Amino acid sequence: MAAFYDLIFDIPSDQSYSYRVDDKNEAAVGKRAMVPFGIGSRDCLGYIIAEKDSPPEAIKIESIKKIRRVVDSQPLFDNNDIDIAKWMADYYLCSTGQALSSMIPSGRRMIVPSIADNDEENLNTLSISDEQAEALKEITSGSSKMFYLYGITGSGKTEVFLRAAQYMLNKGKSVIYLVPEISLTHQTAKMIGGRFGSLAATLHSGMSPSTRLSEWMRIRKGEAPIVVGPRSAVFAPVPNLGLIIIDEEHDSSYKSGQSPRYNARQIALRRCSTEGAALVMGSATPSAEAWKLMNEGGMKRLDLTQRLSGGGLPKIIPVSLSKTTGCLTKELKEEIRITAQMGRQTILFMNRRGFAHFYQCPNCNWDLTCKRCSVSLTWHKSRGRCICHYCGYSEAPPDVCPKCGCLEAGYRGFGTEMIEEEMNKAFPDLRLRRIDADTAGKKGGLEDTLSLFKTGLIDVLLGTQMVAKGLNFPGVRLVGIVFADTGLHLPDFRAAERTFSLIVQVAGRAGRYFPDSKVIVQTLRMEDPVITRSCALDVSGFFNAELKQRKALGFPPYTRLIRFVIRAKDNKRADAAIKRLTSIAEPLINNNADLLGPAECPIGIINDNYRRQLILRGSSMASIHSIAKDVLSSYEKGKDAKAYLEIDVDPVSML
DNA sequence: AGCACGCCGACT
DNA sequence: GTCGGCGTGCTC
Repeated sequence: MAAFYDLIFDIPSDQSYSYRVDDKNEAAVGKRAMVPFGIGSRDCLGYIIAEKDSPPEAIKIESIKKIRRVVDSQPLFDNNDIDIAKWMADYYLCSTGQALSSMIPSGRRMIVPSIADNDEENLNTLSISDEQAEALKEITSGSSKMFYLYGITGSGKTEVFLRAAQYMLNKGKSVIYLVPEISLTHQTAKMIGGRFGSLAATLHSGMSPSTRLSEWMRIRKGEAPIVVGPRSAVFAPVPNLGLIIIDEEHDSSYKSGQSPRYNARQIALRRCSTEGAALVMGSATPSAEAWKLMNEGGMKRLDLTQRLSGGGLPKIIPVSLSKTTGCLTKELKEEIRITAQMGRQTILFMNRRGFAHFYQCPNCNWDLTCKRCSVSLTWHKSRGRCICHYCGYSEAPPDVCPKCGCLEAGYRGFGTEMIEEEMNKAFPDLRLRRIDADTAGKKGGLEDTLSLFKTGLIDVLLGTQMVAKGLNFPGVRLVGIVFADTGLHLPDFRAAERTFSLIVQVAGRAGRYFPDSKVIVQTLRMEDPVITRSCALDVSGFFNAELKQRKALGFPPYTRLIRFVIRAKDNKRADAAIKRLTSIAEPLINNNADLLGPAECPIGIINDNYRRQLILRGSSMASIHSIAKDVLSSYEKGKDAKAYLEIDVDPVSML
């Protein structure tokens, strides 16, 4: 039995540290342990990554400390997981300990998870369409290892995913089924539970750490060969991986928002190639990266063109907002009225909170922004305050413009509350419910509203992002996108792509079951190709133009980016730090790379932190990766006090 | 990261 | 004189 163990920690340093144990030894590779570490030898949690019979020679034997307590009774991770962590550390420029820490659940005690009551294994003998059968045949033929299931909402992607999963399970292999965060996990987990019973495990984000841990252990033991979950489920320790499915591949929640900022798509790609598994992604609106890859033959595209369940494509009608004072055009109101007369339902969709609904003086253009975060404050009428959606700061709005004294200053905006008010005025008889981050937080808010809507006790559902995804209500006839341009103004090279896919996705939810549904897209930019092409559901037209543009401007997927963000409470410190960072990076630039910036981040201040960015751009990841590593190691040598550097490899949001 | 050690300026 | 800022280095 080994007497010495190497541990790593969730700290920026990549070094491992040796510890010893006495006879009653529970330590093992893959377990976590509390050990004295650092000055003062306080107890820290470490990950045991190697065992040794003899002590390391480089260090004095008497300075080797004892493991205080082994946390886990069974190993949480194995050498394969350590390999993934090492690869992640290298790719995302963090330490192996930080990578490992983001991979594995953090629970302490194991509890028995309440497995959903799905014992009836529904083998589903329903027939599938020719297209579905063809796609399934391709996937199971093993001719290729990477597939993209491209098809509109309702074309039966899920059924193909499930059958491909079934095929792998039959062959004794495991499957990971990734879904975007929030609402979709539940729904998909339920369906998969229904089909695969206790063979399925779920790892959703709302689970307590201890429940996650016990699901994790069940997966490791091979008791649950099919795993459903969001981003982090890509690390599920399934034995004998056969297939990873990425549903709604374009969704930005596959990219982690915290360090290490990994992309589950990237991890999936790597796992599939090292573990010999197949990868199947799917969406009605692929990401630009995926679109390019499948057009160049790097990935096999499988088309699903027909809508099942009788629904046709909805009529998508762009309507100009420019001659409307409020936020509801004549056309939209008329359709709402008709829909209500038919006894059907309406969804009003408001994309992106906060950006659309701001205080502005019509005379001098003075606007009300957060003093800490520099973004526009959102007016919340019910609370009578303007609120910052980054830090929560709020203030009462001024009666007159503080700059020019103009009395007309007010809210030209399209917030959900304003729409709610206008709707109540125009349609006092209709039962309206609003869903947004405010109402969803309250107990029963979201679930309650959705079930009321489903049973037809609500006529109009009004909401933000949350209503866009995963909702398919048969009673819906009309979807109104209140202000489609919102996202187009964002200073992000993916703004067009996001807006396009949002409109197409929202439209896809409509008319899933009935042929007479309509989508009204309200906009101030009737001629904008993003609007016209999304309303025509012209995906290839959009991407042809968009990719041409990206190529011309030198943006992904034609280049790769690594983004450095400096944040500091003090503006001068932030400046000094970004200056030093830039002076380190500049001499390292070569023919295959360049720098964008340094500049203030588009959201210049978040939570009292001043933010600066420097973007390293190159023709390939390899070309900028080595530069970034050199930049990082030089930068770390002379630290700027109270200035923090964050690195984002393949950034998805540039705000 | 987190913390102590050690070195310079400006304050009771 | 010393309090405190922050640069430097280390953690088995």
